[in-house]
Amino acid sequence: MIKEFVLDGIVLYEAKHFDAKDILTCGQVFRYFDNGSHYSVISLDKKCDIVKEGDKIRLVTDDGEYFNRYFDLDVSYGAVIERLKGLPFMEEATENGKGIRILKQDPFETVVSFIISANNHIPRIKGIIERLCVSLGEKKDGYYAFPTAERLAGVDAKFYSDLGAGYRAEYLARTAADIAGGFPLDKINELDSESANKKLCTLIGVGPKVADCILLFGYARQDVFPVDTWIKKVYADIFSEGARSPKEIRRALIATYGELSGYAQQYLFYNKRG
DNA sequence: GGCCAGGGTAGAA
DNA sequence: TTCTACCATGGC
Repeated sequence: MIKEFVLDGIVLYEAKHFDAKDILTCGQVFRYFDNGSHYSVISLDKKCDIVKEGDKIRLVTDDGEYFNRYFDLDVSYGAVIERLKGLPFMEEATENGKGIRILKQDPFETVVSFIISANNHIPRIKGIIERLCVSLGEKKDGYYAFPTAERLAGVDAKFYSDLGAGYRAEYLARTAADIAGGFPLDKINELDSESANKKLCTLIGVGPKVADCILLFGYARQDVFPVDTWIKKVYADIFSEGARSPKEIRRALIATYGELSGYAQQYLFYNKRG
């Protein structure tokens, strides 16, 4: 892939491993929109339009450096896939999702988003988060920014309940207050992934799976393996057995995919869920 | 109309 | 430490 910074963003050439649909619909992010002709994605207070122009892809944004990092453009996914091939199910999964990239998202936005994701459908998750941004986020040109922790801490559980958050309303209110009150999200990177997972689990509404999602999508950790209902199905496919605990499944899958677990997990999730 | 979702919490065993 | 009941909501 060849990358060129231009005035209105970034242009990608020969981008075999960059596909907007693969990246945005593989369950790692919820603030994206299919505009028919192109996709848009919002991260914090920044927006990026992903426009196909023949064999080129134009990332239209006023902050190219931010989205260069966000889309993980300095990592060769061709090299990642080469390393993954040969491991169980990776031949098919990396071909089916060859345009996937793992986004480097904002940790706070990731915490809030994945608290909402728990035991929930992706279309509904998208809706709750969007209503959250419209009601509490700063208004920008044609969209709304993700609200700050202070803004989220300024409303009560009933507010989140009225947004349709269900029983996660209490979790959101308490965790927003915790983070606005000084919970050290900025020090998570000083911890190894197991310790970081435990630390994140002290947030109300964050359990082992959500903590792994936060580490993978918000802190770019690859040595984690979020186990949800889809990964349980994948596990049954790979090992021909089911009904083991998420903890055991996680350990077995990390043993299989090692330091590439995060990548493998995402290809497997996308391949299974479709 | 029932099933299920990128699960977590609190309490019991 | 691990197991269980319970949880709100709405897309399908």
